[in-house]
Amino acid sequence: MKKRRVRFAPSPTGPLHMGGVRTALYNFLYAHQAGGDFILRIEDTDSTRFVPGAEEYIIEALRWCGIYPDEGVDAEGKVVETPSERHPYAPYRQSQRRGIYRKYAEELVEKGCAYYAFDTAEELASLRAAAEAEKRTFTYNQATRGSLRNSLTLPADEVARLLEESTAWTIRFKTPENTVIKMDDLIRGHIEVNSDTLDDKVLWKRADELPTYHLANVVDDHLMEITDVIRGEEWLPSLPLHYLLYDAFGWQDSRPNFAHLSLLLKPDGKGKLSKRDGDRLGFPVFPLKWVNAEGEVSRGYREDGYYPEAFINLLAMLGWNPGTEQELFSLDELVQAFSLDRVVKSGARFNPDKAKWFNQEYLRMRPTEALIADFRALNGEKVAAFSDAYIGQVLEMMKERAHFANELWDLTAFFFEAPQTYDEASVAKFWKDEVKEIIPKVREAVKAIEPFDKETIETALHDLITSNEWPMGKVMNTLRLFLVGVSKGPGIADMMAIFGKEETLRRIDVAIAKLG
RNA sequence: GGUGGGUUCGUAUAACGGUUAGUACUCGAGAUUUUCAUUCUCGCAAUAGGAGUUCGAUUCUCCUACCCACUACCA
Repeated sequence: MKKRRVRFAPSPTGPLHMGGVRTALYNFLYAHQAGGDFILRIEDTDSTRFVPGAEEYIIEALRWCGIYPDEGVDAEGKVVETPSERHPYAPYRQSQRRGIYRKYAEELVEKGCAYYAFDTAEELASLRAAAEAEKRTFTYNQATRGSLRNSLTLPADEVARLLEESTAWTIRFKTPENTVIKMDDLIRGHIEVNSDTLDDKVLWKRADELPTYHLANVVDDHLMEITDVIRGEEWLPSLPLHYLLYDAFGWQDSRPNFAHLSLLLKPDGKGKLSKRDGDRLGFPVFPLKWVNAEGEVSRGYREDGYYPEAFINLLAMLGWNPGTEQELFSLDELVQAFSLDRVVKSGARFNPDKAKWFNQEYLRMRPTEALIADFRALNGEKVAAFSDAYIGQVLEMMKERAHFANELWDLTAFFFEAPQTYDEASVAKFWKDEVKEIIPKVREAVKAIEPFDKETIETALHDLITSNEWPMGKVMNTLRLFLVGVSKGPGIADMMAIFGKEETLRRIDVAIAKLG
């Protein structure tokens, strides 16, 4: 059986949106499940929409996610420009392939499947405006092409002259009339469309010597021997054209399978997920931070503290399910479990709460050594003086309280810095005369505890308080207040054991001195 | 407007003609705890509407409504 070759073909017109990452992920999973190749191709045929840095962003984002192309990008994340053993179909950037498309467009003209069109952009714009004024839509198609300026209507010598003199012409597809196009989609099943509802799309533009998406896409998929095309739902309306193009070239036997993914929808209201929703609702819509030409900053999942494993996991579950109740999958497990027939047809509304939950799960599963490294990277100097063993104990105890590693400092600061102030409400509640007399006695008892470990401290404290019939809640909470500065945190004995006897006594003394 | 796609708890989804319509997130209640968190238990909550096919429709067909995409010399 032929090796599966699946491609992701983004356009570098801006940062890759999380929906785009999901498309890339599904392509990657589908390719690898069958032992096939995942190919990255850059579709930069629109010279007017080029955005500096966008291509690098796409490559870096995919690498962060662990989605490495088997073909199309080398180990350094650069687009390959010349063919090699590993990159036989190079180059993979369409702007570098511009030389190959014209002959395919002209082949179609020769076959009578396409024609030269000389209408200027302004002429077409005014035609559209005029139609709109009458509440109609102007369409360049079988009904109108006969009255427009093209090689179908103009005399041959005029066509030859214009081809020579003008640089404004295009090659348009000559959509066949009244033909039912029967298509199959791996996700949506059988679809039929009548060709009369289509328009004569531009295939190639003389002005910049570049093909449009449709031609470049079909030609490159054919040349690169792509077996499966998995792309966003926005392409479904042009699937008939693509089928027609494969037919016109005589490539129907090697036409790839198509699968159209539903869109990611905004968490509330109507419509697809957009950058604005992220700003408005406080979550990233891009994998990585992005700063546009105007200096506008868009936050990224990476910079927000998501683990890439969590990010791809949550993306995978947005529109796909394994058919079991398992929710947590590594990339490798996803490769094993993925299947296009379990991809959901309807649009998936993004849920920021669930996204956080995924990261929390990965934080909990994170090996302590890795978590220590995360913590040190985030907090540098503040924790440099502490040992891995100490930080490890602290994080083991506190990590269940966090969704993100960057929340850990606020949760654990008191393990690294003694409290400077004491929560006023708690002081008022617990620091009563009765307790003021007891605490010094507790301090003396603490001083005598040996060994100073959690169990010993726990029983010693408990026995001391109950045998003296002191109020358990007030005494313990006062102790906590002295150690932490606020009325929350882990068990008293747990903390004391980690602090050590010396630091514990010191904090009690400082608090007594400060509060009087 | 036209063409195509879609529609199960608030959200993501399961149930590929027969279930008390399941699970997760969120939310609520309770238990545990010296506090907070965790954990555990319980709970709230859905088949868009209408016809039809069938002994039986979440599931198949049609209609309506609503949502989405496309309708560029953009991808």
